[in-house]
Amino acid sequence: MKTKSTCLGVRKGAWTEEEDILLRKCIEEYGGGNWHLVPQRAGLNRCRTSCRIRWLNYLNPNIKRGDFRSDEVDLIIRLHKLLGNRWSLIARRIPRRTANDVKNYWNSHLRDKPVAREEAVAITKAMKPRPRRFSNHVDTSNTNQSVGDGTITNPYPLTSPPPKVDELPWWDNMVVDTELIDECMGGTGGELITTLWTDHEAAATSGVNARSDSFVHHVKNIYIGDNDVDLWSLL
DNA sequence: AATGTGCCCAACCGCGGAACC
DNA sequence: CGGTTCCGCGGTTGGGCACAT
Repeated sequence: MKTKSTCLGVRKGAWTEEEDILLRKCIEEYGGGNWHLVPQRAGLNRCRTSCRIRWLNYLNPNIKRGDFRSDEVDLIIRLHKLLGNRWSLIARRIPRRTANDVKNYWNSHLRDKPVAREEAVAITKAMKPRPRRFSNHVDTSNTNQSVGDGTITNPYPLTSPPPKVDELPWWDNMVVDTELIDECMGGTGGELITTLWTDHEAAATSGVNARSDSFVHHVKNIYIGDNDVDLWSLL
């Protein structure tokens, strides 16, 4: 195994204070990256992987330590529902927390607690106003749409202007989190969302009392279109 | 006080993919 | 284009600590 062979004859296990000082000094001098050069530069008898993990998970001054706040836990639960065990993706959205921390927290505090998870699902479903499936025919005259499994409420009825971004609850902010959409969809979903949202907001700002059909169509395409993925079904 | 048990979390392992040659 | 190297990720392990018996 590649990693194994490169780690032969080097120290393993817990890091000493002296090793931490050497590694910290090395990163301060040369910066992160080029991990294969770090052990030599730092004068450490450690493999590059060990150095990298020690810095990223422990020594990095940007890391926040200590208990997770309730809002952080809530975010972890919701993002885990959306993304699964993609700890690095989840961690990127929780400031100053590492993927390892998030993973450890999940495994020791949340994984085996069905109540917490059910609550998260309940919250998500209660706050999720968008239909899970859009009809191919977009009804522009009613506040409801008929789909195969029954009538569902149109989240943007014609009788009221579309909402503004800063009036939205967290689930709509996730929609305009274009980076997340891109990562989930593996494409340019975020770019499309940005364009759509600009159009949508323009309609709202100008007082046009109409939902944009193209907005609905494009959201449909992004969520359940070419990629045949319905993000909300994952929640 | 000694021993057992469970939990937490730092660290390691093995793999997949990107970058490079 | 194929092989090699490097990096980053998720899964897993094991040491240390707190608490129970």
